[in-house]
Amino acid sequence: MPELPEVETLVQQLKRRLVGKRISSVEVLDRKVVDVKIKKILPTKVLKVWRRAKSIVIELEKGRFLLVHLRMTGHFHYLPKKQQSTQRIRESEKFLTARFHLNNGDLLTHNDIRRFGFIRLLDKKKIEVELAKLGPEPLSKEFTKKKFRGILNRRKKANIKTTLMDQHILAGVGNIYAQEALYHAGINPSRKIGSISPVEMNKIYVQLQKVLNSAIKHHGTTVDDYVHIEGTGGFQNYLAVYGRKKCPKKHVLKKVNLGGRGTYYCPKCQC
DNA sequence: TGATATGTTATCTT
DNA sequence: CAAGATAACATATC
Repeated sequence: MPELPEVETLVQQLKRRLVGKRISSVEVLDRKVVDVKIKKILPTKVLKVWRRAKSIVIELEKGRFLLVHLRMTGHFHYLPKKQQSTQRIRESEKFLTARFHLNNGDLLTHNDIRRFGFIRLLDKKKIEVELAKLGPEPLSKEFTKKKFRGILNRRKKANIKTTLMDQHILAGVGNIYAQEALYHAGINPSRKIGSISPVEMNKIYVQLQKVLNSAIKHHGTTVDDYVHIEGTGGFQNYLAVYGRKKCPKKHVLKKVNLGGRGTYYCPKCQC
């Protein structure tokens, strides 16, 4: 599922392909997912593409922005003009939500099997309001250990794993990387924040950044169905606990349910 | 067939 | 009122 590293990968790839180009027309095939108002502002140039939490922001002309959230099953496909055989186009036809035609003849398509994601058109004020609801970016320079301990302490009675995944507390971490970071930090995911010492919090901070950076380097984790524009991620080969039976030290893992999500941990390495 | 998986949010409970 | 917990959303896969 796309979390911070997966979205970051996609953003880098979209940036290369879209920035400076013009969107000449858009076909909206699923109005629940894609805001049809996009059609009214065409043609428009793509000025910037960036990431905030698990969202993709595409900045257009005249202070307009596309806010894209892939949720679980959102995908982009990019078809350069030369590769637009009927077969390639048909690949993602079934769950297609929109086709973006670029001025150079290239085609960007978006599809979403579960239709949980969205592509919304917002003005500057509205997007600022939306993004302000999110917690700090875990990889930003301003995000210090001290700040991390500060935001955790706002949720003393909640468990650490669910809190790491709460987008209002911390932006971009989901079920995979919360579990991985906690394994490497040696912390049981069920621990209440109130029982976690400052030293342990620092450990989580370090491991969380480490695992996120490493996953970005490997272009994210592909389980089930995440794919970026250039193929699949590679971090699934480095997962310590998520979806596994044994930890790297060959201990048998346990699986519990936290916040309605499956959570793997090693009873020997994490306490 | 029914359980499971997923991110986010609306809504319920404490 | 707030913190925390849970159901709901859609659909494929096992």
